[in-house]
Amino acid sequence: MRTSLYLLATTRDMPADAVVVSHQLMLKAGLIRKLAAGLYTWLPMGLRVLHKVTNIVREEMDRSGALEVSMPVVQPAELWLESGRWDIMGDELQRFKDRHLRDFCLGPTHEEVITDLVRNEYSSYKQLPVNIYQIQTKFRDERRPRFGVMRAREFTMKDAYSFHIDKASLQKTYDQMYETYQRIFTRLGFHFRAVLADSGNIGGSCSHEFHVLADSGEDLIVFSDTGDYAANMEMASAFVPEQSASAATRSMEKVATPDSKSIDDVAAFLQVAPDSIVKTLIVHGDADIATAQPSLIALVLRGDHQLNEIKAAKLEGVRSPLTFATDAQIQSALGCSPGSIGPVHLDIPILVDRNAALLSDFVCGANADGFHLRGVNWKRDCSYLRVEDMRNVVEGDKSPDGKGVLSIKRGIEVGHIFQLGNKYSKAMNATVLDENGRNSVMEMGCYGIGVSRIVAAAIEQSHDEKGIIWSDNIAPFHVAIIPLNAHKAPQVLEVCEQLYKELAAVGIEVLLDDRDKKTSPGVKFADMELIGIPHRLVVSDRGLEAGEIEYKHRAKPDNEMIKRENVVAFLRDLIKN
RNA sequence: CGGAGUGUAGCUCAGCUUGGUAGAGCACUGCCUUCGGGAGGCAGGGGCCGGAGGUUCAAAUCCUCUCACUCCGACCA
Repeated sequence: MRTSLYLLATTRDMPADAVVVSHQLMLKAGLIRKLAAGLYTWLPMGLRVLHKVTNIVREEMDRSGALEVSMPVVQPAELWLESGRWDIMGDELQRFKDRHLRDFCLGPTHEEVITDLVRNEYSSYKQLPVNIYQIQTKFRDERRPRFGVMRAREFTMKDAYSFHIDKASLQKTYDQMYETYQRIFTRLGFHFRAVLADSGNIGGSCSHEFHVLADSGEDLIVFSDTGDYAANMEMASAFVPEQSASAATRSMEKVATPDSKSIDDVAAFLQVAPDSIVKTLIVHGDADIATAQPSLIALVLRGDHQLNEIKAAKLEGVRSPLTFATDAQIQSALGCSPGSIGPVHLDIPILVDRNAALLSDFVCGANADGFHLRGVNWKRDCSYLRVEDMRNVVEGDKSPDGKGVLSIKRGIEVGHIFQLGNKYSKAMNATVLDENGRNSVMEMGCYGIGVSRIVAAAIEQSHDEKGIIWSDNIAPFHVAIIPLNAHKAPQVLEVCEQLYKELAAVGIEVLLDDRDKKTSPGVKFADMELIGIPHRLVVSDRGLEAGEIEYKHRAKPDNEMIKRENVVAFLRDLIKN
């Protein structure tokens, strides 16, 4: 391609409304333009990258034996009513009516459509397992789209769905997809981790997320420094020894703690460490759904720990999704404000975190405003219903497998694989005949990759102050050719044209910067660096006098001179595809 | 959805407090010079000041409403 015939939409000013570097650079380098919140046009330069990523994903999915299809973006409500999600999904599901006033939605995902397809097209266990995928536009009306294509409302996703006669077969395909994802993200040149994940409201049991490590990531991921353990913060668990609390050494006393509401206040006022205080959070139980009476449950954690709301919502008796009691509800039920609650003489079910259960002689709220209790001990002074794991792990916790210490990093979720089980196949009656001739509900797995998000993640992971640095296999072009002093030496352009043709002939994608003479060298260098083309050739009158072309790699500081006749072979050997 | 903020040229922004002929830089067009790191000169084109009401002799500027976008939070396969 020649810049004179292309849309080179680079800008000099930084776009005002972009905060993360990938979003800034995608706008500045002219890869995308915003149409409305969370909606982006992919310009020619950006679309080339998107296609490169798409092709890698497609190649690896095909290699795994998955079958590609293309399903509609617009989906009828009936299928969603059948699965039960029409009513469960919030406003993220964009609903609308057609001219006949029939209900439709824009597909945020395609479990329903694929299950409908497979139940109609597949009838025997002999046809299974099957893994069907598509690379297609999804729409989710995100409450807060942000970070450009990283969290857009409309985006490109690869979604695959597998169907099985039994769980063993599902596990096999799941493992195969795990390997496929490893291959894909390795080919993309990512620093990534697969982590145990919460399966969220999509359902199912086993689930892994694939995260690209980046400081701008929205997720916290936890992993062992020496072992294999890795999990999303939502799921992560620490090793906590199964022992009982030490014996009490002091008696319980009530102390006045005026104006001390937070853990930090109390710790400072009583001169004790936060980890010898417990905090008591009041949440709604699930019982009041039946009785219409607000039932409350107390969750007790060590003062220095944070409640993990995902884990808490899964606890028996706790309403899911988790909701906190209001100040008014606490006041009327417990007779004090939220900052003064403690487990002693607390007349609601108490669930206590594993670490909090190990404390002895601890401090807690006295269930009376302005007072705390110190020297409190479990059993002697108060009791609890159950001990549970309900806190976020912290840096330095022991890994649950006993190997190593946990550390926490930020990650961008680029892939997610689930074992769905029969959630959708059962609700939608997707069955095949088994070897006994009986209807058997299929087991399902689903496997997503955020294709457009990958482009942003790649930039987050590989850029410098000048712009993007693409790896060869997803760069919009492999090589930029910049002619210099073409007005002084006509052979400069001739050589550029020759190189352009010779490189194209061996499958190397070239962007020839043939902008007119007014475009100064600095502009050309800056643009090609901003766009991030990995290899650069500079053809100049000076170099040609020596029969040489200057070569520079985008990520390396120095350039080198290559003999004109060796350039094509040099690049062919260098560029990996 | 709660909190905060911003809407003026294609982009980045000034002007608004204190109402009185709509500006700068970049980008764009033409000519000349320059040409290995975002060149210079001259001459140009381009804006219903987000929208609707109101106040006023007069509104980008003051008031009301509305829409859009951004950030923080909540939320999120």
